[in-house]
Amino acid sequence: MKLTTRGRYAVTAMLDLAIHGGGQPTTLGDISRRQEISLSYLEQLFAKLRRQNLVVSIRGPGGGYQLARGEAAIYVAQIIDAVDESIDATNCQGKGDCNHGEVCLTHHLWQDLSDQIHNFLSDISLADLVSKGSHNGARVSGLTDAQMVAVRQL
Amino acid sequence: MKLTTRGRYAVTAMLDLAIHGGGQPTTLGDISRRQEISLSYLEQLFAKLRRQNLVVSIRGPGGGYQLARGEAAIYVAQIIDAVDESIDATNCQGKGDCNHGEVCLTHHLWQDLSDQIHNFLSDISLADLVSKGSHNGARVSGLTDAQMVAVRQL
DNA sequence: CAATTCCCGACTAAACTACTCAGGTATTTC
DNA sequence: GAAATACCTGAGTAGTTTAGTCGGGAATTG
Repeated sequence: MKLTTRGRYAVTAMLDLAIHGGGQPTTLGDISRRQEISLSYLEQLFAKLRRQNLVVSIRGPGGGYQLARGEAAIYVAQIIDAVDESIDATNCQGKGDCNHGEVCLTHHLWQDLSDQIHNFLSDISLADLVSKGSHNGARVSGLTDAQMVAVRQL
Repeated sequence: MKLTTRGRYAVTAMLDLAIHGGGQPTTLGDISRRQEISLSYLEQLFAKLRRQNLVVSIRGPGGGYQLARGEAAIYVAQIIDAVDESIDATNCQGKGDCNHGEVCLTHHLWQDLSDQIHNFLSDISLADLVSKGSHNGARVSGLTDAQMVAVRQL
């Protein structure tokens, strides 16, 4: 499990799709404009998302992308896994010098920790995030600029 | 919150310190040999860990590094924060075009998610990981109560 | 003293990020 | 069927990060 800006872009784009989709295909151009992500970069990300069957594409005018299934069935971990090659957690996978326990111990512990983070993100669906957004929605948009900054710094 | 190989190196090194320390200072050379991380790279990481008061250093022969406090009081999130500059989660912090809610929504949701991951890692101490290694047990492999709370907060 | 070990800054190859560019191909509408 | 839309693909690229080297210090011990 790796967590970088690229994963953030992917999750952001998928959230945009969940929020603005509503049964209709959404254009990458629209997402690009709304989220301020370059179109070509989005195309690269969505190529991966499509290969992992997280979105479906519809070509031609009126086309675009749709979530491949309900927002409740798409999890943050899947999105991040789709666009980020996972970290190689061990330096010594097949090597014999790790057999005697000591050296490999911490590698193994990190692997476990990484798995826990993955499990954590596997329990959070797009629907969870969207409902959280709409739940706070009115309140958030009513905040002053200073309050928005304060919220972000939390 | 960012999660890269550099954070893994730091957590690995701190785990090595927790496991092999036992009251005595541990040399970076020892960690370097055991964990197969270059000495100079370790020096850079430990400079940051020391600045964040996660370790203390002892110079001269017989010197080395020790955990600045008990393993139960050092959390994974602190280690990662110490060595990784945090991601700038928003593209549009002070800009006016985010006032109308729509554009900033997903940024805000990502921020929340990032906070949740941070909370998650803030509940896992070095002692948790070490005890997991020695007990090899199911006790820590499940979520703790605090982690369950973090999950439910979404 | 000499050995050990932390400390510090400059430098670097390789990888990655985010992006542009330059073309395609499928589909719909007029 | 021509034009417009929008997905699709691959190549290239400036800037940053990663993980490391190198060369020299400074403090401590025996």
